[in-house]
Amino acid sequence: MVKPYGRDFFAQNAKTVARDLLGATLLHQTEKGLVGGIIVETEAYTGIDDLASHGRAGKTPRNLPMWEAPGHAYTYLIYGQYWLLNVVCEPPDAVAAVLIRAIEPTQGLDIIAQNRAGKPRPQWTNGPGKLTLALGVDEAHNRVDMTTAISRLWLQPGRIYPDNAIKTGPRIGLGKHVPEPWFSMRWRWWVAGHSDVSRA
DNA sequence: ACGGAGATCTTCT
DNA sequence: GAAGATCTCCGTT
Repeated sequence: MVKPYGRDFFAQNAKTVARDLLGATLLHQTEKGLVGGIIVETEAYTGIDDLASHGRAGKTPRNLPMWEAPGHAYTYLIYGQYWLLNVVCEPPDAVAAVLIRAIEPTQGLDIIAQNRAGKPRPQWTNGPGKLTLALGVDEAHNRVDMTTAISRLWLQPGRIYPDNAIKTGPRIGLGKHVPEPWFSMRWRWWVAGHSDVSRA
């Protein structure tokens, strides 16, 4: 059943969206079939004041999707080889987004296994670059509206995780030169003890 | 299980 | 010209 989150859900504060996306279902209608899973790890990047965010220095050709309406996707290539998937949050021009870092595969397991050929199941989607490989998400999805299934890539309610099942910590992979307090802000959320999170 | 290095190339300074 | 919101492989423990 298709019931995407609407614009108002993503218009909330990025930290709220990051928390509430834990348990949400990420789905992609591919040519081979429907693939997706439950989100178990996210990170918030919050506005032009966040010196760890791509939006920090204003508009550039790459980060332009961050100025789209909430609910749009922002995908970009990192280290020359991996696509990462973000969702734009907060009211227009807030320049905030949530990075989807890990999911628990639930739909189209055969297709996912094919996309992750040779890898053991625990390593199918336990990282931001791995899950895009598993689901076939890439530059084609940059700037698409994730509030409608017409885009073939969308988010919808799935499971509910109570607060006592959630943990927070500093974001991963930030360069050492990212200044405080942003380097240490606990803007990463994950499901405690879940085997598909990238790091405990 | 853990740690280090290479891959690979776009983006912004 | 350097760094990057990462992953995989290969070494050692």
